[in-house]
Amino acid sequence: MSRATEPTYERIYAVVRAIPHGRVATYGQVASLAGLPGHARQVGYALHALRTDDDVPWHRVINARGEISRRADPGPEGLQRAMLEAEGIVFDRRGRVSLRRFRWQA
DNA sequence: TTTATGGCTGTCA
DNA sequence: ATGACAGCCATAA
Repeated sequence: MSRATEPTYERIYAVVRAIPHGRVATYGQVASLAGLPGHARQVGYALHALRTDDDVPWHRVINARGEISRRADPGPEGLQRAMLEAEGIVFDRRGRVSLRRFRWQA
């Protein structure tokens, strides 16, 4: 469990797991909630290193603009949107989410 | 050990 | 509204 040096990723995963169904959070938000303010990028890395079979709803984490960030592999990019829509998240014509409505408020 | 790399974010033009 | 710039810092090699 808690080692002296707790992995940063674990904290991030814990926060992401706490995101309710049908809600989204930004990278920066997750970082802050994980006790790592300013590490938004690391959150992205943590999710990137995440495995598909883990129980972490990585698809509920989007960037501050309310969009799905473009990453190296275009595959999961579309999948993420599909998964969010399946949870009731609505994307506008430009592929953006209304953070004002769907942002998770801890 | 050092170096390079970013699923980001905020500010400015 | 969009586009460019710099800053943040853990992980991987």
